[in-house]
Amino acid sequence: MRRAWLIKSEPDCYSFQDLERDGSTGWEGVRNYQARNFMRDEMQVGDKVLFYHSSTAQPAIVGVAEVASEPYPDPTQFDPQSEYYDPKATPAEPRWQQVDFKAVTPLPREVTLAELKEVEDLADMRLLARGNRLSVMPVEPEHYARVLELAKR
DNA sequence: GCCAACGTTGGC
DNA sequence: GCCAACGTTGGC
Repeated sequence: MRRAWLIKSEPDCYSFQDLERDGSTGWEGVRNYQARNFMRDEMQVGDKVLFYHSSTAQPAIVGVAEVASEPYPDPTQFDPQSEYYDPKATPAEPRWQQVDFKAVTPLPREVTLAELKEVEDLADMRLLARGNRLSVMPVEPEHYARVLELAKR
């Protein structure tokens, strides 16, 4: 299996339930170069994506999504009314790229951050790395499989 | 609300 | 190109 991904979202802002309701959505507003590069350079349509709820009482992986588009310029960078407006970006030279994600399935059971930290097989999962703040990151295939396994119980 | 960790900015 | 200051993320 190909490399998978993990994306973070604050459920108050945009939850996995919101993604299920919408079917798919453009992942706009990413303003970190590393995260952008993953979307722009490495994601492929069909890649599986773990959907993580952050900044909540029980941070947890809650669902599976999928990359649903090629990368394209994030429209909010050109919009002066948007909180994500970037005055240095122009349509001729866009700075920020995004992809669409579509909902695949909620996990049978949420897997909390606390629980992930207890699993030896996941010790070097990027999500758990010290001080990690990336909102878009790769997930090793074996880690992806292990998370789905945990979600069954 | 606190604060550690990290990314970005800008002066030099 | 260095690095201090600042802003942001995100768990707790």
